[in-house]
Amino acid sequence: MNEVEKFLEDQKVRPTAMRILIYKYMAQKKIAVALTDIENAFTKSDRTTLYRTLKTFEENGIVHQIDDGTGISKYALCENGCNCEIEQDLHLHFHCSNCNETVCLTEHKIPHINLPEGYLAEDVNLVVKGICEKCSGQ
Amino acid sequence: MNEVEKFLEDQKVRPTAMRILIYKYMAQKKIAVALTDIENAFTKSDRTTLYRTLKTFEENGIVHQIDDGTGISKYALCENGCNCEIEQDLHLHFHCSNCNETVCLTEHKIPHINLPEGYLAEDVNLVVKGICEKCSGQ
DNA sequence: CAATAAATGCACTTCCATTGCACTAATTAT
DNA sequence: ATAATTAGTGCAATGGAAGTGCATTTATTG
Ligand SMILES: [Mn+2]
Ligand SMILES: [Mn+2]
Ligand SMILES: [Zn+2]
Ligand SMILES: [Zn+2]
Repeated sequence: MNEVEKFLEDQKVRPTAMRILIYKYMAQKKIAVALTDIENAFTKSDRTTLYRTLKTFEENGIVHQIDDGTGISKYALCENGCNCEIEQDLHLHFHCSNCNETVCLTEHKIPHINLPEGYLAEDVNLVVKGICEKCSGQ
Repeated sequence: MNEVEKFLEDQKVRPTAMRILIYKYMAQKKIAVALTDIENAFTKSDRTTLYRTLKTFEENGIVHQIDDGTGISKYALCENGCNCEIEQDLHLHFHCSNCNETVCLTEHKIPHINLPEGYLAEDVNLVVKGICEKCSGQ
């Protein structure tokens, strides 16, 4: 049993052929992917399967869903040992308005946000839109 | 000519009956509203008109659109003399997972975000999800 | 008053997320 | 090993919200 399979099992996800492929696909990408991206990469499989795979991955802490403001959900693998649910471990996301790519800036944690009296924070989403390194470089 | 009419004209928006009503509706609300909210409040008017009114308002600095992560666009009146476009004037938004309401926290400006070399920020969206003052109070 | 421009209403489209249900593959119990 | 059960997959359909084309009405201007 290879490494990916073992990892999925550790996360309580059965390592089916499709799941292994999707995992590897995401691992090799440096940017966040949309369901449609995966769909285009695996035309043999059905959209529903891919959709539910992402949900399963998300529920088991393998990927996190990213709302980058485009209206299209993106997904990216979680960092090794990341705790996305915990406020202290949330990082910021960057969406490039030129190439339309979204990246995790995992090094850039979301600062603590002060709220007015009576407000309780459960989750924070911080998205910066602009020009990415690749696009500004030329 | 009353105050609302004058204000709309100042913003280069023709003060039609519908626009005045929508403006007053939003002014009296303390929370951000969705197109559907306005639709329900003005069943006599058509969704398209309301939709385009919001766009017109937005283009002329009367309202700002809010992406609170629910997938449904919300709108709120801009503060007097606010400059939503400018990064320094961006405030944070709070979405209550209990009552599902979204509010502008206009006092809480978005802190400056450091980005890696090569990244250029054009816009920042910061949304905190949790329990609002009203809902935590009981 | 006529000509022009702006605003409105209706119908329709698009896009993505999501679900129900049938079918197949894998796991567990007998 | 075979049957029973559970999990995964595929197809078809639905739903919600944003957005557009065009005809009609209303307001503005010459
Ligand atoms: Mn991320
Ligand atoms: Mn606001
Ligand atoms: Zn880019
Ligand atoms: Zn609330």
